Amino acid sequence: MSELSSKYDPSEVEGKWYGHWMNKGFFKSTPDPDKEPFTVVIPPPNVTGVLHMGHMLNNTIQDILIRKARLEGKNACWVPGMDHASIATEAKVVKRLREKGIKKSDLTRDAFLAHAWDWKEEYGGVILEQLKKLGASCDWDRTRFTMDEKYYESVIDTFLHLYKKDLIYRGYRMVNWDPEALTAVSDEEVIYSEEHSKLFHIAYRIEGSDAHVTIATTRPETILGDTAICIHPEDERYTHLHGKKALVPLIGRAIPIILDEYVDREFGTGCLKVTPAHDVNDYELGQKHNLETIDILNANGTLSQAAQILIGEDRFAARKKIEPMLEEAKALVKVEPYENKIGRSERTNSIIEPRLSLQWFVKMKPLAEPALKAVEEGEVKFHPAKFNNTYRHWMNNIKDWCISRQLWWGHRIPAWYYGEGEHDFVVAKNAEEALQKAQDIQPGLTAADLKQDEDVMDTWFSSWLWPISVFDGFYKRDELDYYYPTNDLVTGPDIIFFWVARMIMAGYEFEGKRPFENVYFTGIIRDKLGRKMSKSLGNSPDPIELIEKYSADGVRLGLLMTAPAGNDIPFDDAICEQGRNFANKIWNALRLIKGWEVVDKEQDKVNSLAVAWMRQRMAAEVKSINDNFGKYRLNDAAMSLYKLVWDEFCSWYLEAVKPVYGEPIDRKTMEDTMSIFEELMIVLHPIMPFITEEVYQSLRDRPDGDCVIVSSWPSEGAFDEQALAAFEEAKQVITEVRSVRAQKNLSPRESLRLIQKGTKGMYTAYADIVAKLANVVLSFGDDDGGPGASFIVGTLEFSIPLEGLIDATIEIAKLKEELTYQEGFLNSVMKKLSNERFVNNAPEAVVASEQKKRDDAASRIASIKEKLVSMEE
RNA sequence: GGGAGCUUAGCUCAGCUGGUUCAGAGCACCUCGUUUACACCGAGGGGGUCGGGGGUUCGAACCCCUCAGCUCCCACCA
Repeated sequence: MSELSSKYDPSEVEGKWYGHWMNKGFFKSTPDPDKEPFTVVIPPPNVTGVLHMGHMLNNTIQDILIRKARLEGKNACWVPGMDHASIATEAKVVKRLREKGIKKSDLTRDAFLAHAWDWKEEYGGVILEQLKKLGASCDWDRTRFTMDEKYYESVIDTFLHLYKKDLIYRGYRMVNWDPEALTAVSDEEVIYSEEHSKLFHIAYRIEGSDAHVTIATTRPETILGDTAICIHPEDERYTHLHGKKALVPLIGRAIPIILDEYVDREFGTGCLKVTPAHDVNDYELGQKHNLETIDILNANGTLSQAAQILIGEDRFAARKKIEPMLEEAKALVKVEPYENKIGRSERTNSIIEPRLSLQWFVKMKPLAEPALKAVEEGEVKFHPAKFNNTYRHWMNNIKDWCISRQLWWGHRIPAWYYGEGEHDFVVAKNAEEALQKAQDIQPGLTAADLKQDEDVMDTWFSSWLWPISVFDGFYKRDELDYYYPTNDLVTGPDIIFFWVARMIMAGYEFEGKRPFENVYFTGIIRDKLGRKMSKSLGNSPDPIELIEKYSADGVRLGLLMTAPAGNDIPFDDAICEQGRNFANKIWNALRLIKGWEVVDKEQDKVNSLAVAWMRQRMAAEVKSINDNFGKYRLNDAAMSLYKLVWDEFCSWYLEAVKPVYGEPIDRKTMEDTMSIFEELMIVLHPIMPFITEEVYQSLRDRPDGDCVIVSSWPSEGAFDEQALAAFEEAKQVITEVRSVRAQKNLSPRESLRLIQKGTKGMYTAYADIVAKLANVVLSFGDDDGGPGASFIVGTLEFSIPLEGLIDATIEIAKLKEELTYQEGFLNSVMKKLSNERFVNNAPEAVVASEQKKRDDAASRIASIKEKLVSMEE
């Protein structure tokens, strides 16, 4: 028969069709005023990135949305690209240079950047190639990079815009300092976790007396930077200390004892050391009480000259060393174990140091207002909606955004300094403009007098422009006016603040419009044990290997079926296996059909009934799929498609129309079956693009360019619920007969008599199909045909005469069991109905349904009893 | 310290504003089956007192209270 293998082999198929789609330009989009746009911008992966399961999931979802839109005749545009990922990339380049024996500090800025670009050209963008393997139908000609020339310019212009509006300022603030990357990072880039540490109780002698005051600290090395001791003004234990001074142990510096209600009398000793240079709260106390600020740390976390002792030691080494020193000085009262939150850098994992420095900030309050409103009023919709709360809370408590980073790889701050003063700078688009502006302030300045700020901007300060700048929106309108606002954004909830919230702010600030309408938050992929996937645990499968093993279609389906929006996904190879098995099932349905010999003959009753039913069934399914897509319940859509193909199409429809072995099929049924199969491939295509194309192409010869990827999504047609219900009843009858066969060990080949008592049921419209699939001869009448098996479907009673094959005592026992159950059921219904309050209060329909239950149960009981009587005779 | 969410079959989850056949699905499991699309299969089947307790109601997995457990987010307590 067929030359097709019994196993589906995706390895060649997937590459073949991806190449074909590319050649045909099916992924390309250009503005077309006659077509509705459907736009998705990819969350740009880091240029250093390698595909992981999270990418796999979220890009699969984007691809599904894009492919469905394309099938619906929309102008689908999925813009891919990459993020320059300032810190991550710079760290990679520095490491690579170090391996070659080159130190960053030995390089000029330009020389370093040259190396960085080399690195980007050589290693960057691996991930985009990997995305092709999973079938991503991005318009690759649009691939953007956040440091492309035009993009770069848009970042600078954005800075100028906000600066002009007084929304960007430069200030001396306490920031989160990463002593390894040697840069400030934003609040969002600090990850806090509970860690074991020690609480040191240290005694400070009171100046001019032998009395002591004891404080508690987790960071004893910072006592060298203390500039006060703070106590609660009403703390009676310490009234005698008011106005006194304390001496810092080891270095003997005298510091004032100040009073502030900030101190928690319950905590520790009720005395607080104040180190304004190294703690955010202490800094504020220092400001309030005009305290001196002594910065005892260098940028790299070692102790500075200002510390007086342990100079040059790393902060952690210093902490270890100062403990015995304090002990020796009899200043160490006690040390106790302690749990506290430690902040670490998201990128380098080094412990963050609060550090005072001059940085650039964006004022967020004015930007947050319209962005918050947009989500509150549903102009931007989150799926699932529970993230609205998280978003609202963050927006209401938003703080200014530190955007300067002490790095070289990124968009350089467009500020030029012409003097030493804190305010001696101009902000301008380029050096020439800067010179002009500077000359307006100080005539006579030359280009040589100007020095550009060394810092670059936070990576997110460029990515927040992504939906606008990928279309060069600040410089030409044609594309942006067509594609913006984009439709859907698919991303993880972990970057809701970093990226999603800021894009919404940027959208309203720079375009006056939302950047996207819907945000689909995926879950986090975990391993079987519920642990996050991580390199160190080695529990993260390589998506490319999974694709090779289970096919891209298989992995896509598997991931999708277990992934309701926002829920974490416990990943197990088994879900990919399920996807692979499904692909194989489809493949074998194709093999079956391809093996049929077609002849010109009348379509029989069974086939015409089956075709009519399947068409109805699909119409119902299309509606349900559209509903589920509309609600972003893609897992439900995937599951119902899975059942539609496997159960309805393969197990019921194909079994119904399948000719007896060796017999041909009529032309009409063949044609109907192929068109049904085609439509199935269309609706399944967004989820499983490759096999659906392969099957679509294999079903018949097609003109060049007739591909499922660019076919049309079926329109929602009317369908007859009654007919569908009737078929469900028919299925039940068939299943009951099969069950009887299984219990009695009767071969499916042996034809049986099936007798139904009384009036015909809904299923009888499909009686011919019942006869074929259950292999029975169906008749009606009160004569049950003698001893045999019996069953009930709904209110219909059936019997299968099995003279000689049946053990009457077993049948009687079964009937008795059924009788007991039915009587119990009737009893509970009667109880309800005899409850006056129920009858009076419940809606009529509910009461009526209970009455029907009662009547049905009563009639079932009557007939069981009747049967028992006749059997026991 | 705040806030949000979760707890339904072995696993992962549905279950829309409380009420159509005594709680559903997929996977896993069990039995039978080498029938000529597919053992990456077919047919059949078992399995849950809806986290515990209390309340509202004619009626609760669904509403209220309470307890327990888990997850996540936010926050400057040494």
